[in-house]
Amino acid sequence: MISPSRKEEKRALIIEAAAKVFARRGFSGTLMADIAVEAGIGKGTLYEYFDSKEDLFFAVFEWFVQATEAGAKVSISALGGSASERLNALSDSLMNSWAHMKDMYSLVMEFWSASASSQMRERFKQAFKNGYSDFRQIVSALIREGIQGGEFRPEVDAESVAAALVGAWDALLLQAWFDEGFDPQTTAKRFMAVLISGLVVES
Amino acid sequence: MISPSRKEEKRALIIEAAAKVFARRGFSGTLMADIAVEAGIGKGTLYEYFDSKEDLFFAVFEWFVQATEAGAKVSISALGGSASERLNALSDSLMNSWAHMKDMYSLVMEFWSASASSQMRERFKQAFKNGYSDFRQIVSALIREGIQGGEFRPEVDAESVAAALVGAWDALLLQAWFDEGFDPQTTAKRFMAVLISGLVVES
Amino acid sequence: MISPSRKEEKRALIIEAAAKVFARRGFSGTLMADIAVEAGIGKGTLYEYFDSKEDLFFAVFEWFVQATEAGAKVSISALGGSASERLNALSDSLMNSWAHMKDMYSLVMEFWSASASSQMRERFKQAFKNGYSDFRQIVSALIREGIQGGEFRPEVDAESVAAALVGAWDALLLQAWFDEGFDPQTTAKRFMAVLISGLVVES
Amino acid sequence: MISPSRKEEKRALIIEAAAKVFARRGFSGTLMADIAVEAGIGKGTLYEYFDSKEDLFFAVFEWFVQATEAGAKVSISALGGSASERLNALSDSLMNSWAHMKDMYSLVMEFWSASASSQMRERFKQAFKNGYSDFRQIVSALIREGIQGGEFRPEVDAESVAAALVGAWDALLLQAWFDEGFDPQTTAKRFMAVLISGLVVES
DNA sequence: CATGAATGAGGCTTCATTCAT
DNA sequence: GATGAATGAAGCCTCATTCAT
Repeated sequence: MISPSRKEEKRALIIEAAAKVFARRGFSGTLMADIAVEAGIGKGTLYEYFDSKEDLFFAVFEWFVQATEAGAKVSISALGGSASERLNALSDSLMNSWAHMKDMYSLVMEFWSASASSQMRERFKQAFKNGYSDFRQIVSALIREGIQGGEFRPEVDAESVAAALVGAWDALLLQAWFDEGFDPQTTAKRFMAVLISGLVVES
Repeated sequence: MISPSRKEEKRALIIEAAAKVFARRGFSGTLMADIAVEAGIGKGTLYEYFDSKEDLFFAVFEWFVQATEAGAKVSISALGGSASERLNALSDSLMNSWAHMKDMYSLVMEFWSASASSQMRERFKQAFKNGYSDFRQIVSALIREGIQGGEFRPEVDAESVAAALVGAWDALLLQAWFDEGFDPQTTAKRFMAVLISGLVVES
Repeated sequence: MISPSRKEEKRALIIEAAAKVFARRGFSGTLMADIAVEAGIGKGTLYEYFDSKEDLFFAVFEWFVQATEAGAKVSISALGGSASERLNALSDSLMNSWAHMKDMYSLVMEFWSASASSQMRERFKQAFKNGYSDFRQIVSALIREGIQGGEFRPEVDAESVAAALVGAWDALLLQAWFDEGFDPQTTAKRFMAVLISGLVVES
Repeated sequence: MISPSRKEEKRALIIEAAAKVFARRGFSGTLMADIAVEAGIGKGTLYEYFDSKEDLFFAVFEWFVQATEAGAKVSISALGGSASERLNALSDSLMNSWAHMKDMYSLVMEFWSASASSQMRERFKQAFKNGYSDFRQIVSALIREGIQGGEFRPEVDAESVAAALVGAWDALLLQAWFDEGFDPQTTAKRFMAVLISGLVVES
């Protein structure tokens, strides 16, 4: 019997191959045969690891979420300094990951689309809800710390700012996706300057 | 020959029927037959008005963009007062349209998805780029007016704030889509309070 | 819209084409494509008339049962004379139909097989049960008439004789199917002579 | 090297496992994997003992025929008394074996079906022909003995009666297969009474 | 000898599109 | 102009068989 770890490796191999193809062609445009070729294995082998195309797609989704979350957690745990500095650092970290994510960003849109209409709808919707919610928690916690530390104004609604901020980051990447000439890093930096000056107590 | 106006009417009828079905089932999940049924016409008739499923989908997209833009322009033209008041009013207007858009929001995701991977990719991508760009122009113009009027701080980068703000609005609606319990109106209001206090010159 | 009767005709056309192919190759060995070719239509057209291969197979079964029953009923209604004569006539009629049925007899075995194991199992099993039961009724009624008319011995159990007789006829055809040299007509005649002499009251 | 007898044992083990699965699911519905599981061995191992699925199926057929014949021969050799008594005893013995055969009877139908259409067609057809022929020989010999002993009427055609009788027995089991409520033992007994009174010389 | 992971030919079914009515 | 019956290319998935371990 194949060792569990080798099985896991191959599963990961397939997921990454599938991610590439799904990113290139979308869910509907992707053929299982293409994925098999990309992964360098036989078509039937895919079905040893995943029950169906949708299953594989969802596995790619989970892998993607995990990878993204891992990246975000690394940047957050590495943060130090004042709340403002930490917010800025998080923003920079996210926007800088754009270069690496670019090729994969169309995947996100496929996931959104899947959450809107496919049979898989609920699975995806729930996952997105949780993902956004988790991320909002992290950011609102940061903001609340700033308030409690006397750095941010007490009347600020941390939840609302966090929700909008998380959304703004997401949508800046979306705009960069549509528009080659759009620079999310600089845009984010300049936006953060304004937002933070709205957060901090007036000197 | 059918009169051109009757032809236009029927075209519009089909587009609205198609929009409903695409919103419900997504692009791939939608059958031309379903659209014909929803429109109350024969399947073959669709091809009298549109060359292909993709064509029809793009027509739905154009219709949707037009309708949305029309709505936005109405709200903007109706704005009066200070730059802060006008920004807040625009935000409210957008968030309030959520109730009406809810059923159709999944269409937006289908459009995103189409922009990412279908053959139609470039058509959509360009349209989204233009849409975001147009909207950013409008908002940044508002902000610039605020700066020129001495209401907003001169060091504010209007373009960057506009881009992030447009994105934040979009993404708040997205979060509302994923999460029934999420209230984009209130969230936007509270966020705008912070952002605007970051924009205005310190008293 | 196509007229209902033309639709019915085409359905019948497909069923007869399918019957030929199923008889030649069995259920598993038959490709939908083969049936389409045999029927002189496109593969997709089959699915306008039948939901699935199994559905079509069951339709062939129903058609076959109906045709067989119709044949049997004709012979029975045409019967006259004493109970013995009528039983003999029925036997002859059934065995004579062998020549026409030969090509189709393998269908019967496919039906048996389907009743034994496929997903369609219960549908077929029930139909066979009913078919045998109906036929036993007819034959046992004939025998009972013979008893009541004083032609057959009163202690005869009409039901049991009918069941065995129906089975014997069936199995004679089966043996003819396996063995080219086996002559079911003559065999049946000579067997009937013995059986009837066992039925009639001793002179 | 494994000892020949151990090899034979394992072969038998596989055949019995396969028989169970084939009986449950039919030939097409049976997966080689299912058989391997039922036999408690690896899928690949099946191919150490049989060249193909069809091969294994035919091996099951041969095993089944052998087992059935063995049973029949035992009952026949144990017969004593008058020809009538021996016929009745044979009938009883066959019908009584029903309880044990029930689970396996669907196998017979799979064999019939295979004889009608598979690639294996001729192998099966020949085997069935021989099987029926052998059994007819045995029964017709019994009947001829009855005639020669003066117990049965001389004008009886032993061959024809044997063919029909063998068929009737077979078909009674078939009817019992389709119809849970059908009792082949009693039915056969009552039928035999009539048939034998048609065979015996009038007192 | 035994295994089961890997394979890919093959088949059912779907559905956008066409075209005769 | 409108229709919907007919089509067949295309794709997901199955599963008997192989072969490296």
